[in-house]
Amino acid sequence: MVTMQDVAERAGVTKQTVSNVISGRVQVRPATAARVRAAIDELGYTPNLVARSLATGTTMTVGLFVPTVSGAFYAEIVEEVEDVLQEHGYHLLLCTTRLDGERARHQFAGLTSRNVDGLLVAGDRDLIDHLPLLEARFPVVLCAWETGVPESYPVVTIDYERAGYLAGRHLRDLGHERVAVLASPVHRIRVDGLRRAFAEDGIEVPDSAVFMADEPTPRGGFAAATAALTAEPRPTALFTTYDALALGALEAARALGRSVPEDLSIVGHDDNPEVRLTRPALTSVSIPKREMGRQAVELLLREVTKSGTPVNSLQLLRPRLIVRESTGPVPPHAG
Amino acid sequence: MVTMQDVAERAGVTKQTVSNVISGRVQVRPATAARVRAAIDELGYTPNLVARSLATGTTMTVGLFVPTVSGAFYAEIVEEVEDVLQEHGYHLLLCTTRLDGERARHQFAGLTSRNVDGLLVAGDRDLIDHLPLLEARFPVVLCAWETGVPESYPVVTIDYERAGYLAGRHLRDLGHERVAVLASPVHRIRVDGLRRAFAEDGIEVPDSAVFMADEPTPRGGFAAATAALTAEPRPTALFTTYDALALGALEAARALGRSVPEDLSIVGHDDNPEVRLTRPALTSVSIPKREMGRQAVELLLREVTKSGTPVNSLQLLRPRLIVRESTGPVPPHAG
DNA sequence: CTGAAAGCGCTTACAG
DNA sequence: CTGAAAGCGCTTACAG
Repeated sequence: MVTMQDVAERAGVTKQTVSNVISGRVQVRPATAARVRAAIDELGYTPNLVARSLATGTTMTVGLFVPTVSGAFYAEIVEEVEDVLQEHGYHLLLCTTRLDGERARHQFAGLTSRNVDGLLVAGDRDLIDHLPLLEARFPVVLCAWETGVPESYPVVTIDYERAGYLAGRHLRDLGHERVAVLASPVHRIRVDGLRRAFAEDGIEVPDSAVFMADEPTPRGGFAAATAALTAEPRPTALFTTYDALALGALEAARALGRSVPEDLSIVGHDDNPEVRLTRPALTSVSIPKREMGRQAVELLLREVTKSGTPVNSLQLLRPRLIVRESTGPVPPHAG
Repeated sequence: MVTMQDVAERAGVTKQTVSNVISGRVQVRPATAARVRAAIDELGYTPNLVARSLATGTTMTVGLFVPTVSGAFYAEIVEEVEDVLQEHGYHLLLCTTRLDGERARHQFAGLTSRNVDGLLVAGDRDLIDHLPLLEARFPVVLCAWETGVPESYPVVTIDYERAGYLAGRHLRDLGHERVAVLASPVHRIRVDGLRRAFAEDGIEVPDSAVFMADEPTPRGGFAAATAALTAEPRPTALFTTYDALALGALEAARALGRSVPEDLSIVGHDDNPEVRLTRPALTSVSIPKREMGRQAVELLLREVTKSGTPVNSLQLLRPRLIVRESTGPVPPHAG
């Protein structure tokens, strides 16, 4: 392995001078610099970043916590984060927590020992309380938070209330009055948004119209939808707080002989790639995941480099409704 | 930040002794060790891994190259690799190449400067020639390789020829004689396997029965399937070299009024989670991705720690056919 | 079993 | 503009 010292000898200078031409922070006579650069090329020198890290106390490395990387949601965030990091010369230490607190603690300790320059935590609401984040020796930014947003850290997330509102507004505009919701308990905010849209027209969405899925899969959606569609009063529309449930709901509707969107409208949430393939194609609320990831790292990097003001902010990105084929006017006889 | 020196002073020893009790590689008198451990706890000392790395030349870090992390295939590999790494106390530096050679080169240089202990390259066949892997200062292991498997590195991959064979054997057992293939050019081996199964019964699958998809999506599959299903002789079965194409093929069959599996059998490849949701549910070749990832890192780690013999091996994991609803006996009139 | 010394490869003031 | 010195926090032989 060729070191800075080797380059220095070859160029007939000391290693401090080599360091200076590399960093560019100190003026070096052009002729000397050229000699140094030539030596670097000839020797194929590449700086040892761990030595540099020890000297500077900065590792050019940031950690990213995500619950998982399976599924379009977090996968896209990871890629976006990596892109931004790469643009700035940083590397990504990926930690998937799998919702396992012990594992996350262990990972957190590892990142600390490794002196990461910053940490981004995406959507691990269940874990955050277990992490000794307060003792972190580096900036922390949160993203993809929905409920229980901590106030001690900058957060970049989605306006989930508005997401639900958009779904509700759309259904109201189509004339629907009786809506049922298929939800996960953690998606309370999205349901609140839907309720607000209906409330604007004086229609209440009772708790009895909210059905919890017992597993976050199409199967869970099938069961919840079956319950919802056979309850009284019969809903003419369904909002699911994430797409997987909507997939199951489509099946349930088919099984019950209710055609979509003629007899029943369905709105999903997340707009995952697969929902474009369903029959009928699913109307869904799209959330700007990539933008969210990008903003979050950029904020983190700003803190890391201290070039920006370290304001503790909450940033909400706006979702957007993508209307496809699974929603239509309320059936006339259902008024 | 508390250092080893601080611990030493607190315990009334020198830092070398602290180092000894932490590493456990040198005997320390129990009483002394206890004092040191107490000091560590009281001070909340945690070793600085970058300093250790500089001293030892090892970073307890491995790099992983994947083309992308979107899609079940690589996502699962990433998670499995991270799991194994974590079990062994290593951290994961993730690099998604996005099939961009320039980007990959840059990433590779970064990993080198960062002194990773090893590198795992998953499925980036197009990039490998562009990487100065030969100059790598660390062990390299390849996984998920299909064609053009380099001989200079250990490889852990799937027996893709067998995957195609399993699909072919299944279709033959159902009596199909006229099969069409929807493929990507890089999946030649899978097609070879299918051909072998048909050849066993004296049936040739001509090149004219192989249709290339021009994009790796259901849309691409739709177009290719439409071409295949309207060509003469009419195929009674379709094999797609990856599931996304099969999704499009199902649509195409529907559009052409051919019911699956009564008029047409379809076999996919990869057995991605979403294919369980199609109607009819897709028969597909399942490949042990997680096991592949696990074996590959374990092999890499063995090389890194030099505890195993550094044999250059090619390891092939066996795929498995998952029969669902999209395949059935050849229609009687098509014999 | 414990301490004194040197070194890993770099950077950062500080003199000249 | 360039060189000599010290130091980042650890580990590794090597004496005692």
